[in-house]
Formats: sequence, C-alpha cells, structure tokens
Amino acid sequence: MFDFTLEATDGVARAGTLVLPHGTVETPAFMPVGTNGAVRGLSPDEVRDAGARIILGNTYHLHLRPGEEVVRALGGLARFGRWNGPTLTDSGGFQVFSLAELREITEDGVTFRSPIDGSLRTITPERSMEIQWALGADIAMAFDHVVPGQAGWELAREGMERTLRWLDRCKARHAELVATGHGRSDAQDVGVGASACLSAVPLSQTLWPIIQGGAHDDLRLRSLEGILEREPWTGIAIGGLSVGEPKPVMHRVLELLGPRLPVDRPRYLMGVGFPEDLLEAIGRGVDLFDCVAATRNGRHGSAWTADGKVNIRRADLRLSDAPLDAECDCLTCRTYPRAYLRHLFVAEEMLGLRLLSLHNVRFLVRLGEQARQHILRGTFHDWSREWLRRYHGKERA
RNA sequence: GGUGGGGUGGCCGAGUGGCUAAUGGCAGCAGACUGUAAAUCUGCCGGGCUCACGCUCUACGUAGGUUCGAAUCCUACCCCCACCA
Repeated sequence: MFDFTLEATDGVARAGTLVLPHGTVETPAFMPVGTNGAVRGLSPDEVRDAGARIILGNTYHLHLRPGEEVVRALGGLARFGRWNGPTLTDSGGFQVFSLAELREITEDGVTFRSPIDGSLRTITPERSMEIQWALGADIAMAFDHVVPGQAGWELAREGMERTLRWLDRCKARHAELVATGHGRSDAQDVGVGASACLSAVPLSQTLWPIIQGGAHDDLRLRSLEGILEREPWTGIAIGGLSVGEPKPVMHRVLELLGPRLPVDRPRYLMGVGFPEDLLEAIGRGVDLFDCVAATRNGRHGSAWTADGKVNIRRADLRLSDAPLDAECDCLTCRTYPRAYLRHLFVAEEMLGLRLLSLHNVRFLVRLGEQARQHILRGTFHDWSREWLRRYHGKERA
C-alpha cells in the first residue's frame, strides 16, 4: 500500500515513483492545495486534467467544517469529493503559524479561535492524528509547531523541540489508530444509495514527520537527528520554510539536509512554492511540494509563464490575442487569448479566477513533469539553469 | 412667470472663511501574495519639474467684489432640478 522507488538521480536531483493506497505519484511532483477538500475554484476533473496526482486537505479546516465525521461517513477525503486519488492532509500545524493572533500554544496542544464562528477549538497531537485518520488521507502529517522565518534561535529551538515531543505523541496515537482500525473510512461503512457504487479503497495511512528548526543550521540538524532516532518513516517533510526567511536561507537549509536525508524515502518541502523555488529545491534533492500560490495568485490575477510572472489585469494586454503562455498545454492557454482573460478579471467574472488557477496549477505540475524527464535523462541541471535564466530574464512576457 | 434647492477634480459625492490640490466611494494605473481567516491586500491617482523630500502652475458653473486670506461670504449672469401657476 505504500512504496517509494528511486528511479534516477541527476546530481542531487531525484526522480522516483510513489505508490499510495489511492494511486501512484511520479516525482518530483507538485501537489495542489485543497484546504477544504477542494482545490479552490477547480473541479476534481480539472485538477486531474491538469496532471495533478495528489492533493492536500487541511485537518484544521475540515475538522471545523464539515467535521471529520462527515468526511469519514462519506468514505474519506478521496471519495467525499470524488477526487478518488491520493491525498495528503496537513496536520493543522501550519495554522499555529498562520493564525498566530488567534491561538494559544501549550505543551498539550494548541487552542485556536475558529475563524468561522469564533469558538475555541483545541488540537493536540493526538487529536490531529484522530482527525486525519478519520479524514482518511493516504499521508498524514505530524502536528508541528511552525515559527516565523525570522524567529531567533531560542524561539526556533522551542518550536523544533516541541515538534519532536509532539512527534512521539503523534506516532503513538497514529500507531494505535492503524492497529485497531477504529474509525477507518472505508466506503463499506457507508453504503449510501447510489454513491455506494464507487469501489471502496481499504484505508491504510502513513505518517510523515516534519523537520523544523527555523533558519538555524544546528537546530535543523538536531531536528533531523531526532526524527531519524524515531524511525521508521516512509517519508520525511521539511517544514518551516517559505515563512518569511530570505531565499538564501531556504537554499542553505536544503543543502544542509539534502545529503543527510535517507535516499530511499521521499522528501516533501512543505508550502513551497513558486516556480523558481521548485527548481531550486528539486536541484537540492526535494521530491514533493505543495503551495497555495498557484490558486491564490491565480485568483488574484497573477499567472506564471516561461518568461516570468504576468499580471493579467495589465492595461497593455487589452488587445492581446496571444495565449497566456504559448508553451503551456493547459485548457486556458489552448483556448483563450490574454485579452479575454484580462477582460474576465476586470469584469470580475469568476471564470477568470478559475482559468488562471487552472493554468498556474498546470504550470507547476508540468514543471515537475519536465524536471522529472530531465533528471531521467541526466540533463536536469543545465535545463534548470537555462529555465531560471529565461524566467528571471524578462519579467514581462 | 413665481417659489425653493443646486452647480466641486473622469463619474458619484463630502466640505461651507485659513489645517484644502480639496474626506469618501467608483473608474483608472501599478504591485504584492509560498503546508489558504485572502475572488484578498497595498501604493498611485489635476498639470509640469523631481528617484524622493519638495517646488510650481491651474483648479470647486461664469464674471466681478469683500477679506491679510474664499470652493466656502456678497453681486450679477448662465445652467440644472423640484413644486406652484
């Protein structure tokens, strides 16, 4: 039910195949973020057509709404929204960071004020595991303590050490859940009319730990060490990057960790990133990514192209009959001219938000596919260098 | 014809003696966004010079006037709206 095969390396860059209960993912791969069980603005079919093979869900958001029991009762995250493919749930740890003004951290866990109705909700490592188990993703993430990128050594140490202590609790609770099978989200539990015809996928879930330590090399190494002391893991995530630290810091941390991570397990860089970040990270040995930028920036009118970023509302696109990105094979680029996309944004038509989100998702997925092909051929680094040069060269396409 | 109300920057609309190149909103222009409290947020937005601070010119229907000083007060005129004939 879980297998990772490293197929090729090109320098530090890697190409592999990840087999999960709900399907197979070829790496390097970008995973679109579907916080609420939906990649914002896109249907599962559209996400699939964009080439994505695995999507994220969020423990905290799905716990608040609709509640993990609803998702479980409807057959788990993959089946609930008829994505029917691999999923990964984030643990809620990132909300410790992003909802900083609305939460209180104790050793036991984190109490959040719900952004939905203001009610107080407590998530502990154990609760996060229970919720993720009920959601039924293929991969569950450890409940971690993310600190801002500019956090000093002491704060970063505190977050990193707490993350390790919480990891023990996550691991113990997750093992119990897997062992008992309690609350597993098989479709057999459901049998709800017509929807029951979808084949049930027996659920088995794997738990991945998260390296923390902020921008501090010694803390990063201690975090990794602590995680490796708690083997076995089927994959390892790097968290706490792209949270406000300068880019060179991210590169340095990746270079520090890359050679020390087990080669036979996938490495997942959480929350990253922009196209340039993907290539930089792949070149430093990362296999998996997720990022909200594809859909958020898409909704905000910003699209990636081979020649850099394009703000689709730009006045000079008013009469442009050219596709968004002439080299892109997505529905948006195959079909619509820039002038029409610009019009949709200016007129605040929601189709525009969807079309740009779709393009950006496809852009990152395709970037992963291209990187993979070049790694298999041993041409990744030259290709990547040239790609980045062009991307940064002309900001205006 | 009479009475009352009103004419403000691309539009709508505040202001009713100095703090006003003039609140807001819209439109326009530019930008940001990295494990989603975001279809969000930020900046610019009369002209000229300046990277900027700033300087300067022209501006609150038109023409005069009062005043050290007027979009704000006075006079005349033009136009718009409402009601009454």
